[in-house]
Amino acid sequence: MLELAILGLLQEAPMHGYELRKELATKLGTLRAAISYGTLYPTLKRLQTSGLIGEAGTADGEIVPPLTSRRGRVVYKITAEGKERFAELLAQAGPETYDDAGFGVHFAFFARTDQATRLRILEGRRRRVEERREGLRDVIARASDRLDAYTLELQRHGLDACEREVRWLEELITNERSGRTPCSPADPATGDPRNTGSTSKDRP
Amino acid sequence: MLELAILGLLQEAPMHGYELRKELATKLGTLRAAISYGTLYPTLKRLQTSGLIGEAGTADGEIVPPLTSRRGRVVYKITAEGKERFAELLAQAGPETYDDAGFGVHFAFFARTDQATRLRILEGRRRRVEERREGLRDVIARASDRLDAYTLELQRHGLDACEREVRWLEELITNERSGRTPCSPADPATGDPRNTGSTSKDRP
DNA sequence: TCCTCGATGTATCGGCTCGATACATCGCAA
DNA sequence: TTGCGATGTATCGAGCCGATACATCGAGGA
Repeated sequence: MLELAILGLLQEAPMHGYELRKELATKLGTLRAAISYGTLYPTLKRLQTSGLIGEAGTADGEIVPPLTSRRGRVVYKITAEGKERFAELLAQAGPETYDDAGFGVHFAFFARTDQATRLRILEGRRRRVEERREGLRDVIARASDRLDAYTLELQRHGLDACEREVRWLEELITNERSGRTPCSPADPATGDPRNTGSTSKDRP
Repeated sequence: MLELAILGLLQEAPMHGYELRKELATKLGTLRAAISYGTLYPTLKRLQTSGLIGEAGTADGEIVPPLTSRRGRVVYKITAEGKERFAELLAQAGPETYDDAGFGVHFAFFARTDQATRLRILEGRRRRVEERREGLRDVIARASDRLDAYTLELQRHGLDACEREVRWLEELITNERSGRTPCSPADPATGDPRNTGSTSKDRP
């Protein structure tokens, strides 16, 4: 999942590790407080080894062995294979696409995919959250006399969050279906969000 | 975190692995879809090795070496040290106490701790969520022209969830302070939740 | 009687991720 | 010049997950 996020950011601009970490925080906001270095650097190394990213300044796909740790920071850029892999990951339909982390990352890069894929992912996520919701309803209905009040309150709060997310997803799906998509479906970032048909209330 | 959850459940009754998994699901509901076996069994082994749990039928604290894998299931029970450790973990105030998973588990076992601890944990969690909320507000206010509409929508949805959780926590804190605590603060489960002063709306 | 099948149940493996930690460099101010 | 905080790369141990293997048990049918 982190692979996808890194490839997505490097698709927008070359970056070094530290920068990547900060951009990741503003792009994914809610999903993870801040990405850990113990995750970031091994992932970068993995991506470089498999040829999906390279150091800025080298030809596409080339791997530069000892130059890596010259002095100071190392700037990475995405390679051609990296772009392919990114598109592939972004459009995939596995179960991990629909859990909290997976969906969040996919959603954050929705501007880089097409409407059909967006719809598929939104609907998959909705199904997932609905399942969770049903599970919680079952527990509340069937085990409420066996659980103490705090546990029950936790379930209710979870149920509330599920119901709210389903409503949010449904608004997004409706917008998507009616063509009110906020971004160009093409590859390059348009930088012109315009009206999004936002579903959140404005804050005072 | 899982340690705490397992000790908590075994405090209520002896159980074997599979059962533990199911009870965990109904107790933690929202927090984790279902606990993985790759997590559960190593954790059980770890707990047994450190003497916090033992196999049912053995004296408190004794460790039985080869009996483990006789045939069929292995029933575990908590030991005296395990109970101590549980109380310790439940009342602890580290940073991991306030993240999503940590807070959830602590909250699920609120009925087994005292009011002062509950209040401390609720307030710590509130602070944590408020920080996240401020971070999101910053991003939305300062980087909104740099982010595409989908990313922005993700931030708004996250912000909304934060604000809602803060309100929920504040209701719980108010209830707690005014002594409207739904459960007996004592050790044994009272099994009499009564009116909880619940903050969630009733469902139809 | 025997045989299969699904539910129950224990266990391990590889891989991702985290938190803590170490260390090196740079710019700036006392 | 010395020191110090921000920047930046990197590693380590351990927790947790998904997939997988395998063993047992009860029920139902040929």
